[in-house]
Amino acid sequence: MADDEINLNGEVAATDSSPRKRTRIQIRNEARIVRAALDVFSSNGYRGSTVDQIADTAGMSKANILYYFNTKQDIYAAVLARTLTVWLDPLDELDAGGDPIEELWKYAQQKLQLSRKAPHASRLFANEILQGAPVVRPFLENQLKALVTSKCRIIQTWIDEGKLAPVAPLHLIFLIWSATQHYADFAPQISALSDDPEEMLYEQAEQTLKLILTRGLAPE
Amino acid sequence: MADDEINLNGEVAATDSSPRKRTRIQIRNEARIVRAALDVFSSNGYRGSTVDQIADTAGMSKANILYYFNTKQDIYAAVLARTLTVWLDPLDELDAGGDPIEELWKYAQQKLQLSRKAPHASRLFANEILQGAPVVRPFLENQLKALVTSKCRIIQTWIDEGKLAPVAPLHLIFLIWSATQHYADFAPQISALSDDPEEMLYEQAEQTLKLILTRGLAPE
DNA sequence: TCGTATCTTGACCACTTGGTCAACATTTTA
DNA sequence: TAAAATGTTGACCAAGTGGTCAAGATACGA
Repeated sequence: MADDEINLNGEVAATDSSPRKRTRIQIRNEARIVRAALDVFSSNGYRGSTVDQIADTAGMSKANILYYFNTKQDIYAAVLARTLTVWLDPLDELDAGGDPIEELWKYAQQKLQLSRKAPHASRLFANEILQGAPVVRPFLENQLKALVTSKCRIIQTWIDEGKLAPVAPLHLIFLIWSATQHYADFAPQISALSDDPEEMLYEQAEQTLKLILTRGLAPE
Repeated sequence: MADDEINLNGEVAATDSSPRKRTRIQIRNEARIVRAALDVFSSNGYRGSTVDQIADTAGMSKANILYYFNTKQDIYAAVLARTLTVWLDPLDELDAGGDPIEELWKYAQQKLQLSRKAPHASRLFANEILQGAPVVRPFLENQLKALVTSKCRIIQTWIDEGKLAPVAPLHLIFLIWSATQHYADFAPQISALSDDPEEMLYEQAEQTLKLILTRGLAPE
């Protein structure tokens, strides 16, 4: 119950105004821990993960882990912080000057590739949101909302100019997010339903998504 | 680690060949427990939930809960079993005789409504898959795969007859699943990004999804 | 090379949690 | 109504978990 109050900024602040500069060993070990923690958290969720698991995965003792990050929550916040930007970056590139459908498809394509190459990040994020977004909610409400709102304005402009079918911009973004992240988040289900190798799976996913999006978004 | 080996059939078998018939109290309490457990499991995941929480939610003592279900895993399996059918039923209605786009949209619409009215079920399922589908994997590989395969065949026929855009049937289903379940599974993110009331949200979601699907799936 | 700061860990603790059990309460059956 | 079956629970236990700490190991600047 008290697990809910975690703050993303604890870690961020440390990189900013840390009084003493970070040792070589410190940098190496913190990176190692965060990498291991991403593995563990993304496949077990926050509560399902133990510091011991992270320690094992990272190849160090539990006590040593807790030397670099005071609490389990701190580790979690650090992993989330370092993952969020990578995960949400592509949206930033959506260019008001480009061809609408091309731009949107490019974005969807990038997200699909990210789903394939960084499924851990996707699952970490999915787990966090599913549990009510206790840690990232402030981030969602501030930075992400600002970004999404500005991109929605671009999409709306495209629609107003008749370059795009009259969809609700926000829900178009949701559609792209869900359709692409699905391949990372629901991987066990997907592999249970298909015998095709990953290669072919993503190829077909891309073709289908491209066809539906480009046709579905065409104006008139 | 040993949590992974749970079996969905434990509960199912009990309803079949139970040696002694079920008492009134038994039926009432088991239903009460399952209802409470759906609440708890869907919002905390399996490992994040405690039997105590379920007991509190159900309004009975922990010991009494463990009297009706021997283990936490049994409760989980029971909840999952009773939720799965409801969650996956609509696909069964996809009719080879109907109009392809109409049928597919009807299915998507039903899933979207289910997402709204039974978000707990969606999140329970999402949690389970995210953790690697330890319990439902056999179900996915057998019953669900059979159902999905047969429906894919229908969709492929529609495509071959030129009544539908040439998409990969399986991935079309994935798209419908992801786009609709997204509204239940990622609710915190959605409400963080939109100020609109639920009512309007689902209205816009439906319109956008309908537009993109009907246009995107139109043949030629 | 020496002394200081940083790093590492086994042992330990408090607390949570799944599950048991004996004793007691209620319902059902004859 | 009395015995048998079923239902209910507080007290308890063992295992697992997050986190502490003192003591030792290692790196590093002068």
